[in-house]
Amino acid sequence: MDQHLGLRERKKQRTRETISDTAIALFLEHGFDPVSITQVAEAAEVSRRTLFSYFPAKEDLVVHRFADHEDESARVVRARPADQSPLDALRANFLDGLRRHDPITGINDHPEVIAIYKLILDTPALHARLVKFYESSERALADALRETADLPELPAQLIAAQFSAVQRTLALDNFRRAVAGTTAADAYPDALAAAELAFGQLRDGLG
Amino acid sequence: MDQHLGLRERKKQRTRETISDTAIALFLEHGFDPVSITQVAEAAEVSRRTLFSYFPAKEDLVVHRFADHEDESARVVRARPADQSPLDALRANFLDGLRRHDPITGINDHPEVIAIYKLILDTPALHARLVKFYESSERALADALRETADLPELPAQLIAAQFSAVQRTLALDNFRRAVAGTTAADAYPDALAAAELAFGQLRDGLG
DNA sequence: TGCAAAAGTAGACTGAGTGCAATATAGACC
DNA sequence: GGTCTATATTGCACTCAGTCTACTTTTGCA
Repeated sequence: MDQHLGLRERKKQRTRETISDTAIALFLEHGFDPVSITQVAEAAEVSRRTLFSYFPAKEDLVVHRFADHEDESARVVRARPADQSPLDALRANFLDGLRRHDPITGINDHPEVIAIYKLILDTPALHARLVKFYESSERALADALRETADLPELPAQLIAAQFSAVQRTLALDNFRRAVAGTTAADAYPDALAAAELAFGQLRDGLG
Repeated sequence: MDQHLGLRERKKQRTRETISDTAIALFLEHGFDPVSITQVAEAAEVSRRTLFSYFPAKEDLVVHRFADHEDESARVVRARPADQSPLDALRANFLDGLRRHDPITGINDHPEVIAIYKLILDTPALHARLVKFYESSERALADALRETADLPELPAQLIAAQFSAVQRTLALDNFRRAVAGTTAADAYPDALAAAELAFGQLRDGLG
């Protein structure tokens, strides 16, 4: 990734990491709300103003890792083989994420990742920020569906909304299990079955 | 409703209305963000502190009308006849809302209601608040499904999430048409067809 | 080495939301 | 009527997130 970004870029990258890591450590120790931006800035040894130039809002200090996946679903739909339906492509990508223990699926064993899950589940503001991420992702997906599957506006939006709802519900369910102490290996079969169920419902309906 | 609530209660009711109406009028004239809580309080002739005792957050000055419907879906599922599936009950209730021009469906002709739609669509903070409302509604619905349809946790959550996604998508689509100037009578057939399509997809699947 | 661009800093400012202590008022009871 | 209590309302000071501006430092490159 960052083989040759120049000193400036590498330093920025490191500063960004430092700020986020420092923030998460503080939030884990004292909770999200009680820790102020000023405290985070002091602990990370940057000015408040600099902190805000890296992370536009306090919530982003925690959730930015997820925000990076904002366009993933849209990309997957655009990049799918010609003979694959959008829903199959999305399903395959989600199952692949589970298999790879992608943090975004909620199946993961890294203590820091689990700590972030816990923080999100325990903090309404962070939960809200995560929902906002799913919303952006949904909007991008709807656009991709309109363009590549030649769907009218509303049907594209409906499909995107339903997929997004399923993805969010599955991930948050996995978050809860991980926070409760279930290891990724133990949670995986259940998570897989849940995903199969959910995508089955999407394809074949609830009736 | 308020036949005999005592002077105190009636006065509170009136104050609440006055504050909200004043706020919406100001927001419509100048936009949501540029108008401060202090300005609203002054215009409504109450103290800032009193305003916050009626509405816990600035966004609620606009969205509280929707927040009142927070438990509607859950109620509908609990009150359904024994021979009706949850999804049928929810579908019937939504279609009934369209027919009644219930503001929450986005099919409505009152200028003030349409103005609120516009405000919500134009203001990210209000849109976010509306999404939060759908989330609470979804959680309540999931509980109702667990309890009355005897579903396990995750399936109940999945159904609630999918219904909620559909309901939100349909309503926002109707909001957009209303704001664009389509009358309720003109929008109704399309909205009805869209709802039938969406609930059909929910029942029979996207595949 | 020198210089322009980018990154970082300091500090004042706005505006939402809260805590607290003092005042006003509705309604019940005598 | 008058008095008492619970509840509404108020003013004021406070915290904290996020922004603006003007200034300094660092970096990459010539």
